[in-house]
Amino acid sequence: MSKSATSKQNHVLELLDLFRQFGYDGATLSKISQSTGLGKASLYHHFPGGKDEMVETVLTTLEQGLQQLTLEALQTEGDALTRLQKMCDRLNKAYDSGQKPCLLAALMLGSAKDMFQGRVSKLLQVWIEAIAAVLIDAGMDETLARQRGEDGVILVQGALILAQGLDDPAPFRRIIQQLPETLCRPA
Amino acid sequence: MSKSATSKQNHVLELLDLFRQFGYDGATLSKISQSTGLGKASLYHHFPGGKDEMVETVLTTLEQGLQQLTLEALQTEGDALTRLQKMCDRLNKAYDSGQKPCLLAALMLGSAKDMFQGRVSKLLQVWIEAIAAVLIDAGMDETLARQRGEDGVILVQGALILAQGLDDPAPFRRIIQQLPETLCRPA
DNA sequence: GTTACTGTACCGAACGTTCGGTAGAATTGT
DNA sequence: ACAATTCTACCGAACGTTCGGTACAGTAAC
Repeated sequence: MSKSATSKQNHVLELLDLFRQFGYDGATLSKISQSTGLGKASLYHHFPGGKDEMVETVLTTLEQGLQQLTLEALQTEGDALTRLQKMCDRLNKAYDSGQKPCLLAALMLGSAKDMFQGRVSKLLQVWIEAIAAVLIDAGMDETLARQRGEDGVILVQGALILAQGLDDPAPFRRIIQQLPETLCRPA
Repeated sequence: MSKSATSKQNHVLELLDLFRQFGYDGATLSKISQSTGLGKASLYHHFPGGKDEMVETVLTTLEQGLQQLTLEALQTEGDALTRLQKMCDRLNKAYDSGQKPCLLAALMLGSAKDMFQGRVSKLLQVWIEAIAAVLIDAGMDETLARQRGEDGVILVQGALILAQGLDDPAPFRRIIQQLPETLCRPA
């Protein structure tokens, strides 16, 4: 399936990296062209809608990844701690131990905010609900579980900001490591 | 002292609002000109260093505000809960109940990251230390207190991201309301 | 030979920045 | 006191560059 190093999927991953690090306004077509190795014409062949379509594509990839993660989390055997642990492993990998920003946060700044607010909001809700589902499945009160879902997203996002700002991955690693217990802790 | 509605300090506040909402790349000189009511050339009269100097000025204002907040927090009478409560009130106002993003997070994206990484990092450290100082003063173990300082910043930043992403200030308000107790909670 | 793809050249618009200059307040010389 | 001068704040217009996007000829693949 994955033949060349410059497959479509690879390009989408490079786009993800660009948009999350530079934001919508900062990710210029020149940088995109340089990073993907594609000329402008090729970019507009693959993404006739231009920059907007590139972001949409990346968001779709992210949605699929999140949905897959959600399903896995619920299908995984074991208690809530184990399931959340698995989720944290994936998060740790996705964010490169806190060294890479989150696309969702990046898209909430600048011109992109109004364009993608809806999809970002839904993605966040799905994420929150995924965490809550695990906790509810473990017997937690639904209201508290959803609150803990919010807490999980908040902690991850905040830890990312701090890790970026301090240029030190330690806070992110600590939060990720503590996250399962933090979320399962009784009220 | 403050006579006209278009004083220098007002311009800095408008710059803060622009940079926090659009980021460095998204805050174009056209928008800045429109928001401040000053022509581009006039902007270069007040900030000969251009956009960079504008950000530097805003950062200086923020540093002063944070230092003032820190001093007040330690001088305020009462227990740690009361002090942190006061801090949260100010945060709630500064971030408009979570409806306005944080400049520090905005500056960590795009071209601005490398430019202002140092100052942003120091600002965050001061903030963390300010929280930790209150907790240490209340008898908390120093290591735990500094960890709680990180937690405070992480929770605020994460709540801001979520509030922006969901376009709903509720998560931010909840986190801010719970923050004093969250930070004081024994290990 | 058709289809998929790409490199080159180009476009109008917007970018950050600079220039030349104006109106008025403040300062100076006498 | 009045005129000459300097200073401060501001603006319109333009600079060169880069922006996102397009047109088209050419190549590669099947």
